[in-house]
Amino acid sequence: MASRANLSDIAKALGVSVATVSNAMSGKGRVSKELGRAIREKAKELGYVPSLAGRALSTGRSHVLGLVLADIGHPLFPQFAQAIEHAASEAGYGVLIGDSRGDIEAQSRAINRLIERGADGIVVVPRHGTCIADIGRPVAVIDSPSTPGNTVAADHRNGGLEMGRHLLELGHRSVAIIGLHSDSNVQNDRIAGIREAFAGKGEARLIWIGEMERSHGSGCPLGLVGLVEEGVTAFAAVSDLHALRAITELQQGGVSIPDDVSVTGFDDLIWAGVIAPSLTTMRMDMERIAEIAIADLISQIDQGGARDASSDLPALKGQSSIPMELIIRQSSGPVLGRAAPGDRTSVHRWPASSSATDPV
Amino acid sequence: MASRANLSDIAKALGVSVATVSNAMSGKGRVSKELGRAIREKAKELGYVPSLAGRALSTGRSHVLGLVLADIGHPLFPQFAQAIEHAASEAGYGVLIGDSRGDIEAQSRAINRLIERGADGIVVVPRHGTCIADIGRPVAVIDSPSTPGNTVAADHRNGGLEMGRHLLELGHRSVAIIGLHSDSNVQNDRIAGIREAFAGKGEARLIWIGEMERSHGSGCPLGLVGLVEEGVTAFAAVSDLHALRAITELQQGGVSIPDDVSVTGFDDLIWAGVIAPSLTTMRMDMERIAEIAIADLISQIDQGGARDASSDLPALKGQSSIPMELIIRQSSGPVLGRAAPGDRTSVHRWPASSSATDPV
DNA sequence: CTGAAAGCGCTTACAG
DNA sequence: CTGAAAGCGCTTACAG
Repeated sequence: MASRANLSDIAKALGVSVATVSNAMSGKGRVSKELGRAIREKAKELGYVPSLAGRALSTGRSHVLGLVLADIGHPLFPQFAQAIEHAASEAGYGVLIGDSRGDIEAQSRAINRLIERGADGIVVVPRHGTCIADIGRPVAVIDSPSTPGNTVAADHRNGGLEMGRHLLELGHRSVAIIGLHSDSNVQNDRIAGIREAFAGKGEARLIWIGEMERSHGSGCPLGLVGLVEEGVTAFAAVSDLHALRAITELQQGGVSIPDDVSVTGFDDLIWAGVIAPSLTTMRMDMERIAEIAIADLISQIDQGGARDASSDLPALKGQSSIPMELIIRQSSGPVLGRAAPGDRTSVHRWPASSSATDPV
Repeated sequence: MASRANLSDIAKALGVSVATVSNAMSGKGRVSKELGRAIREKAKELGYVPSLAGRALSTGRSHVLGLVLADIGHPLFPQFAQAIEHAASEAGYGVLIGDSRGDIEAQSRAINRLIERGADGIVVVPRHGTCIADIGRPVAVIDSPSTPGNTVAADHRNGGLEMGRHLLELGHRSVAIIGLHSDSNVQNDRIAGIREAFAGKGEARLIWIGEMERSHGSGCPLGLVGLVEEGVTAFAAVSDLHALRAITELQQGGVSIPDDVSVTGFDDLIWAGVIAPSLTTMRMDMERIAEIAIADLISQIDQGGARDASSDLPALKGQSSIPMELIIRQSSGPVLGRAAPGDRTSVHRWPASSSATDPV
């Protein structure tokens, strides 16, 4: 088998010009129906696969997008990657990954590497506490609606609000919110939402894990059992990772969930449905977020270059804040376990199984 | 600012030919020292960034690799992605991601898409129960040393052996191994290793979660507490995901870890160091695996095309099976808690903190 | 509706 | 050591 067929092979085989073949394949220039059909047939017959390199060189578009996360080791990366890959792929784009391993300045280097590699645009999920400078190339930022320059994001604040309301409805009046970094817009929005829900209706205190670890060492106990003794009946973590830490610390300390206290998380990370009790959490609509990010990016690309303030996509107006979905599982129940047996919330609105998720 | 400078701009600015500029930049053709220096200087001055598209078109190499996992939603994906991205990037290659969402036949489609996108080669972590057909392009398979066609993998069997020995040393004589899919080579190797360790020294029974879920529904309790009553003192899961499920189910059932039983996992997934008690696990050397996979791939690419049986890389001979690292944390302790206080193993050989891993 | 021609930016023999 | 020329595969005005 010779090397891959190209336009010229098709043209020769049919005695037409490559321009016509190109037109027929792209459907751009006018080509007669019959010729078009014949060309496409011959193309298929020869197993023609267009050369992206050739196309890229002549059009100046690589049809490749970059995806940059501060740290692709983060458990949320799979969700982003999957959604972005899917949306990009639907739109005819490939996705190149970039990693900065959590390092702040490596973030810009990662972005630049992808640009040098010819990415037409970049989707970036910035590290907490950073924002993205103009890189002279289309960018879609996924961070938080409250972040300046944000393109699209989940409505974290409203997610927090709903989570807070969920806990209030269960009868909780004293919640401890568990956060990690106080410079994270996402976390702050979630926390603000939870607090807003509790305002005037109960007490909400806040624990920053990051600070505790700074003074007590990393991996230190969070002292949650003590809080329970002080009357806290619910723990609302801003990430399932911290919720998991809370659940296991409480269980280890002999606190029963959800009989004694409720625990909730955010993000519906992989283990949320797998642990016992399964974890009530709040999920981003990644598909939708990815779709919008990609659509925005492509629109910028098609307009040729960085988007200026005036060229916002009308279609995206007011849509940059995507509702989150509350997923109620077993870890949150009526306060103090006074509910009748069988009354405990255990709605599985999301498959609670590990069997679908273990490919290797 | 005009569009990016190219070789021709540099050539013009210096009154030399583009061929010479190209030679100087690539260091290939002979170019006088002074001219070379002048050219590189001018290139820097003009902010020259080579066009990958142009290079790709003329050399037929895109310098892009594809990374295909059956399901990039899997919690192991971040480790793979990070390591592969790093190794590839060091070697001057970009990484395009492909996803088949766990679907078997979508796996080949994902591979083909990446090839059509021009990937010079593909790293694939195949879904359990599948193998990779010849795709007429360099491939590096990361699965299990026992998989035919495997390029590089962790030594899962020996990992299992060491894990089994670890439990034996702690005094355990009755272990329940927790697996998911019986058609996974990786899992079978790990299980075989654990069993080998226990052979003649204790009892090892085997639980397949997949089968339990098929008959009792997904997310069903695994009945681990019952096993404890039957005398099982250790649970060795073949993945941290299942270990987590075991830990929480046991804790919820009032079984104390590691006082009553030990639990161990595999893969050192993100939560292993975060939960309480932190999880003893067995980690793959992803950096090394990625390095070898990438080196093999590039060597195949440089030899131009699919690797035939005779052209094995001498450097890689016998290195395709990479040792795993046992990470002892709190979840595994001396059997029956008979140890003196303070005698409990709680060596943190791996940072047990969530604070480094929450970028958003 | 169809085709000849130029050009995208680079590399690579081949001359000089 | 240096350069003129052809070519990688495609697209895009522009003629016909």
